[in-house]
Amino acid sequence: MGLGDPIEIQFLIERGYVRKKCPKCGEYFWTLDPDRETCGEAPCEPYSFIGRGVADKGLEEVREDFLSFMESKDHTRIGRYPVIARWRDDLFLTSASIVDFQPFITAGLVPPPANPLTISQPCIRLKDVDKVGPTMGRHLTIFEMMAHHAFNTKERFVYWKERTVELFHEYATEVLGIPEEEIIYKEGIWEGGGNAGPDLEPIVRGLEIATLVFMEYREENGKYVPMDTKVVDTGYGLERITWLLRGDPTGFHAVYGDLVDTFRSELGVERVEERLLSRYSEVSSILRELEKGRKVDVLRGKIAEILMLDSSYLEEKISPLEKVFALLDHTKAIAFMLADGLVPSNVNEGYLGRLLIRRSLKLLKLLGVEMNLSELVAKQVSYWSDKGFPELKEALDRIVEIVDIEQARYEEILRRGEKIVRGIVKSKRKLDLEDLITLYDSHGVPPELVQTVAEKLGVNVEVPDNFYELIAGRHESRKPEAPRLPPFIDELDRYKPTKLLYYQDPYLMEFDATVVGHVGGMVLLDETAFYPEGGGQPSDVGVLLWPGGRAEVVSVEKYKGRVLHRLNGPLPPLGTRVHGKVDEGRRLSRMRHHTATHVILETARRVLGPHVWQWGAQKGDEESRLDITHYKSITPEELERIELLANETAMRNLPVNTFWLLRTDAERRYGFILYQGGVVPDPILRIVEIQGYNVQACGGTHVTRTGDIGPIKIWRARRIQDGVIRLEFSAGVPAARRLIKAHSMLKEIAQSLGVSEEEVDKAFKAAMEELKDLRREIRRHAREIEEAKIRETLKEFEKVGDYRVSRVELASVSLDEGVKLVDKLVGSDERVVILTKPSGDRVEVAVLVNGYDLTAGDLVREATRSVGGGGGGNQRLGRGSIPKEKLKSFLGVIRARLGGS
RNA sequence: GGGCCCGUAGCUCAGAUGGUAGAGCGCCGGCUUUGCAAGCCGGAGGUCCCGGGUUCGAGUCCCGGCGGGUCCA
Repeated sequence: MGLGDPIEIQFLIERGYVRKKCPKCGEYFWTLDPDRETCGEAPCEPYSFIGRGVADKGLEEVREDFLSFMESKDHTRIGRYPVIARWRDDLFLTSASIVDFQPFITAGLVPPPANPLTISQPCIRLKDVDKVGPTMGRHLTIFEMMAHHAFNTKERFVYWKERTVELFHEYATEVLGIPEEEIIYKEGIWEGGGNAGPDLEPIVRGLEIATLVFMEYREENGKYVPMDTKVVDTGYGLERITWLLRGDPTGFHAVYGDLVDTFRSELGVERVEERLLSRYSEVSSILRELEKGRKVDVLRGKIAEILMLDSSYLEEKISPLEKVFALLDHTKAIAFMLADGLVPSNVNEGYLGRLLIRRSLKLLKLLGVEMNLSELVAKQVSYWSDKGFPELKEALDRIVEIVDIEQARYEEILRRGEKIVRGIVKSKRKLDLEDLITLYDSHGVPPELVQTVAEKLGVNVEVPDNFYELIAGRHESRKPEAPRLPPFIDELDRYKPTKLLYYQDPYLMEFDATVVGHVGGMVLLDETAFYPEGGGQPSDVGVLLWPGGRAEVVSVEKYKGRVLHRLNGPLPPLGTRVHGKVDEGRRLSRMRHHTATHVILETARRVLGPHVWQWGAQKGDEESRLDITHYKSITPEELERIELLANETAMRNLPVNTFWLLRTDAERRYGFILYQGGVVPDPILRIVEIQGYNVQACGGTHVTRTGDIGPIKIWRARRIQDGVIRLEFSAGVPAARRLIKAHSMLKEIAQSLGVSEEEVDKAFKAAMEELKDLRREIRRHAREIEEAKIRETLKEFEKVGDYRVSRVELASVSLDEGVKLVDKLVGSDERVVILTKPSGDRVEVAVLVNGYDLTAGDLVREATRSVGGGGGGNQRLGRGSIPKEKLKSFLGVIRARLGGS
C-alpha cells in the first residue's frame, strides 16, 4: 500500500463506515451517516459543540481519564519530557510526543522506555503564533499532546492500524461518551522529520480531536522507502477534547478556567457577553481565510456581516479580548520554557523564548497596560503547579527574575532606540537604509521599532522586504563547511576497530602495538593509548619507537572507531611492533582540565541554578574554557563561591567512574542532563560519573579521582554572548604555577607600598588618591606663579609695524595652560602675544592674536617652516615647535612678517 | 569564531575638517522665597579606558590590549 491509497480499516467497515469525498475540501473521509456530504471539519462545517457541553470536566480530569484508559489497555504510562528538546540536535522545542522518541527509538536502534506506552506531552509550536487568539482557541503555541505509541520491530509486533483505531474508537465512545455516528475519520498523509505515513484524523462536531499516524516510511534521497520499524504515532489534543466536552465559548475558557477572567480584569479589558462570544467562535471556525493568514481586520468585517453586527462594534469588543487570549497562551508557554531551563538569548531556543516574551510585552503595550509581565507568568505557574506540573513552582523565583530582566532589557532597547532615532532625525530629517542597518547591527534596534519611533516624529521610513538578507550579506558569512569525510573513509572498513587503551586505563602512557595499516599517510595500530581529538579535548602527541626507527606523533584522528596516527618522520612498516609513548605532561594536564570542566559545570549549576547548561568547552594544557548558559552576568561573589565549591569537590577526592550504557537506560537513570556537550549521536553512550556529584555522556579521558585534578583557579568570567558566559580557568600544575606567580607579584607590590598583602588594595587606592591630589596641587601652584608673571609681562609691549606685540616665556606650566592664562588675562586689549616654552632640545611656540585682523595659524606655519620646524592653527591661535637654537631667527621672522604687512 | 558600535566630569551625553576639553542633571557656596518646589549668580569636579605609532601637535587618525553593547555563524 502506498501513500495516498484509501485507508481501509476492517473494524470501521464492519461497523458500517463508508468512504466519501468532501465536496468542499476534496478530502476523503469515513462516516456512518449515509446522507453526510462534507467531511465535517471546520471550516467545511461550523463547530456544533459550543454551548452544548456534555461533561463538566477539567483538563486534569480529561488527561487522567485518557492515561488510565490506555493503562487499562496494557500501555505503560511514562512521564513528560522537557519542552526543550535537549536530546535532539535538529530541533529546539518538543513539538509532538513522537519527538521524545526520535531518532534512535523510531529507527529501531534503541529500545523504547516501554512498549506500548502512553504519555501526555506538553508541546510548543510557534508556527501559528499569529493565529493564537483570533481563532478563539483552535491554535495555541503550547498544548498537551496525549498519545499512545507502539513500536513494531522485526523482533516484536505490538499493534498496528486496526488496534489503533479500535483504541481510539473505544476511548471516544466509552470514555468521552461520543455517539459513534458523530465520529468521522478523515484520511490524510503525515510527513515530518524525515518520516511519513498515512493517517486518520477523527472529527467530532467540527473539531479534529486527534491524529492517528501510521509511520512506516522514511525519506531516502527524496523518495519514501518502507521502514523496518513501524511506529504508531497518535496525538490526542487534550485542550480540544476538553473544549469539546465542556462546550465553552472559546478554547481558552476550557483550558484556563478562572484565569481567563483574572487576566481579563488584570489587563483592564471589558467582559464580552457569552452569547456573542460563542456565536463569534462558531462563525470564525468556518472562515478559511484565517487559515491562510489573511489580515484579521478584514475577517472581522466578514464575521460582522454574518452576525449582522456593526464591524467597529465587534472590533472594539473582540480585539482586546484576543490579546488577553494570546497573553494567556504566551505566558503559559514562557512559564514552561523557563521552568525547563531555557535561557533567553538571540540564538537557538533562547531566541524562541525571547520572541514569546517580547510578543507578550508588545501585547501589553497595545493594551495600554503598564505592569510586570512576570506577574502574569507567576499566575500561570501557580495555576499549572496545581494541575499536574508541581515542578513549575520550584522554578518560580528564577522564572520571575528572567522575565523581569527581559522586560527591563526590552524597555532599555526601546529607550535607547528612540533616543538614537531622535538624534538622527534631528540632524538630517530623514532615515536611510544605512541608518537602519547601523541601528540594528550595532545597537540591536529592529527596523520595525525604528519605524514606529520615526512615525511619531513624523518621518517616513522604508524598510526593504529583504532587510535581514542585507544584514546577512553584510557579514559575508561563509557557511561552515559540513565536516567532510576524508577520502580514505571506505578504506577503513578493511580494518578492525582499534582497541582503545586510553579508555581501559587513562593513565597508561606507554604501550606496545602492531602496525596494521597505512591509511591516508597515517599509521593505524591494532591498539593505542593515544587519545584522538574529540569532545573539546585536543589529540595527544608523543612518539613511536621501533627497532631502527622513531617518529613523532603530531596528531591523532579517529574515524569509524579506527585511530590514525599522523607522524613526523618515517612510517613504520606494516607488521612492525612499535612502542608508543604519550606526552605524559600534556595528557595529564588535559585530563585534569577535562574532569575540572565537569566539576565546574556542576558547581555552577548548584550555585546559579539548574538552567545552567554547557554551551561549549575547550580544553588546553595551560588554560581551558567552559561556556555556560546564564541569563545575567556572574557577580564576583558568585564566581568565588563557584571556585571554592569546585576546589572543595576536588578535595573530596570523589571517584570518577566511566562506563557504557544504552541510551534509553542512561536517560532514564540520569535524565537529559547527560547531554551537556551536545547530543552524542550513538545508541550507546559512554558515561562519565563523578560519583555522587555529576553525570555526563562524554568520550574524553578523565582522572579517576577528583583529587588528581589539583587546584582549580577560574581566572575570569565574561559574557561572550547574550545568555552565555565563558569561564576561563586552569587546573593542576598550571593553576598552581600561576597562583604562585600572582602571589609573588602581590608580595612585591605590598613591599613597594610598605603594607601587608591584605592591605594592598586599600593602600594602592590611597596612593592613587594622593597622587591625584598632588598633581592638582602642583598644577594650581604653577598656574598661580605663572599667572602673576604673565599679568606683568602683558603690561608691556613692543610696537612692531601696526601691532602691539608681547612676549611670554613659560617655565612651569604647559603651553596649553599658558595659552589659556594669556587668553584670560589679555582681556580686550589689542595684542599679538608670542608664547614660548622650552621642551627638550626644541621650543614649543604659540602666537595668540587678539583684536587684529590677522591669521595666527598662517603666521605660525610660515615662521616655523622657515626655521626648520612645523606648526599651524586657526584664526586666533597658531602653535608649533622649532629647534632650540632657532628661537632668535623664529622671532625675527615673526617680527619681519608683522612689520612688513 | 567573525563583523560593527561605544568607552570624555559623580550620572546622561556633545565634542565637523587634528590646534585653548563642553552641556544638562547632580554637588558646594551666595542671592531671592515665610517654607517647599523652583529661579538667578558663582564655584569645585577630567590620566578624554590602557599601551604603542603617525604628527611640530592626538579626545580626534592608525595598530594592539582591556571593558561594555550588538549582529552574524
